Amino acid sequence: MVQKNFKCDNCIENKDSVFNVLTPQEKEQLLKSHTCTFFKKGDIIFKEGDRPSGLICLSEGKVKVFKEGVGGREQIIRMAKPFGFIGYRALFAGGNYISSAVAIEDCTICVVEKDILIRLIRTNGDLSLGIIQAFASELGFSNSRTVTLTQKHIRGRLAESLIFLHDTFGYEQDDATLKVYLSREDIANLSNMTTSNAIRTLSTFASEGVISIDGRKIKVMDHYKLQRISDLG
Amino acid sequence: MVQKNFKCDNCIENKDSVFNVLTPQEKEQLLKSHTCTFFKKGDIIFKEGDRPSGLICLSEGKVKVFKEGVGGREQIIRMAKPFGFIGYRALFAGGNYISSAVAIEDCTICVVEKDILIRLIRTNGDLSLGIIQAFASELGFSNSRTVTLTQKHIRGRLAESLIFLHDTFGYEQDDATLKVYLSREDIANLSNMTTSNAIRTLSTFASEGVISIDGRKIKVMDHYKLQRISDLG
DNA sequence: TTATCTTTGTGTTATAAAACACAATTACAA
DNA sequence: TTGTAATTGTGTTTTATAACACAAAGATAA
Repeated sequence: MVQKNFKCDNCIENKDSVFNVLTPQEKEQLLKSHTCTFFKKGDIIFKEGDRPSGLICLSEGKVKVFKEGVGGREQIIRMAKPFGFIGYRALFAGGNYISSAVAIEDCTICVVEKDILIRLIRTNGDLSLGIIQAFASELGFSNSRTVTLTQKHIRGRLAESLIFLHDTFGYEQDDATLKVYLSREDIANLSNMTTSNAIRTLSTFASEGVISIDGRKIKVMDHYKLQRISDLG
Repeated sequence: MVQKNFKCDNCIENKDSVFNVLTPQEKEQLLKSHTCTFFKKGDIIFKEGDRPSGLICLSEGKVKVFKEGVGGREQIIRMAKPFGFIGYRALFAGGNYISSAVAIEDCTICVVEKDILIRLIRTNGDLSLGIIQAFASELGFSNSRTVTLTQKHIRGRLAESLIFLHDTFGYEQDDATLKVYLSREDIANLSNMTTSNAIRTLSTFASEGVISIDGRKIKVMDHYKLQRISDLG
């Protein structure tokens, strides 16, 4: 974890940012009160029980957010890419983190001080509404996941995860290869299954021509079929 | 669904309300712009796909909020009692409802117009923060549920549900009987299991002296043991 | 370069929980 | 009040998936 003293303006200035509604002066406050840090692949950014210090924005790299369940079994509940936020739930709920975040690629994150953020929310109604809307979407996602992870069968769960990975990270230039390279274990932890079953089911999908696999590179060959497997459950 | 033209001030004025931070004038606006409605036990308050018209507050009765999953199988994701809100996620996310709400007792609900609410959020920072905090808590709950419903075994899931019912609705005067009377099917749909298994496992708990059952009346005899079953998974 | 650890892959066994089938009871409506 | 439907309860069978065991390939470090 190396401190860097550059400004990663993108976290605040990118076109999809909730901070777009801020005035130039307000943005300036944020830019002044943020710190940037570098994390190596595999590093823990925060873990269950830690106290949140501020709003974390991912400037570079990818992150998995997970909870540990029965017997330490890991369930991935979110994945983040630039310029998404992580750990904001605990920040606003007031307590400590109830999930952990680990870099799945080398990452740069920047942290905005909590006090500054709260002050901005209090004074800028549009920012408030943006944050409320973000939470509402995230809650909808979480509720949907609860149902599909409990009700769908292995094939449906894995298919849904692959679609989720596409929705989140998109494809490479070939318009087919998922732009994220996860271990089979991570794919399993995302899909609520054992690593063996993730491996096995990925192989089955490949033999059915739905995807093709080359190490951690997953190519979606038949998006429609994948969607159908996901929908069937 | 009978229209009633009384004012159910409690939704806005009760001591735990997020609206407590409003000025008297702001409260007056809310009171003027709300409508109250009566629902019989079993009535649908809203269902998946409906468009939210305003913020729904439960003034009397109890409500289950659920999603339909694979093959129409119902998963209860929330339960509400006075003076809790329901359906606010869709309201703020902007789309239609992705869950349904059904009265499990005769209910009175009041609805605050969306526009008024948005206007208040825009101008009152403390209200914004209160709503953001409510969302953050709810999201934490949902994430935790995802993990326990997928990872815990039947006994653990049922035990957790009973504890949840206690946390939400409390005990009767005897300090042991759950203050909510659900069908075995609802208990099953809350705990992600079949009705048969809910019935069976409740019986087992009773024979172990953890609870005692009399129809839909569930008495918690050994709260510590119940917590242990839940924790073990 | 070799040794060690991690990840991937595959076959087999064990088991938790669903699915099914059918009483018995209770609620409800005609 | 009698018939019908819904709910509760229990035993049996089936099945999806975890658990286990081990081999092969790759990555990592000494």
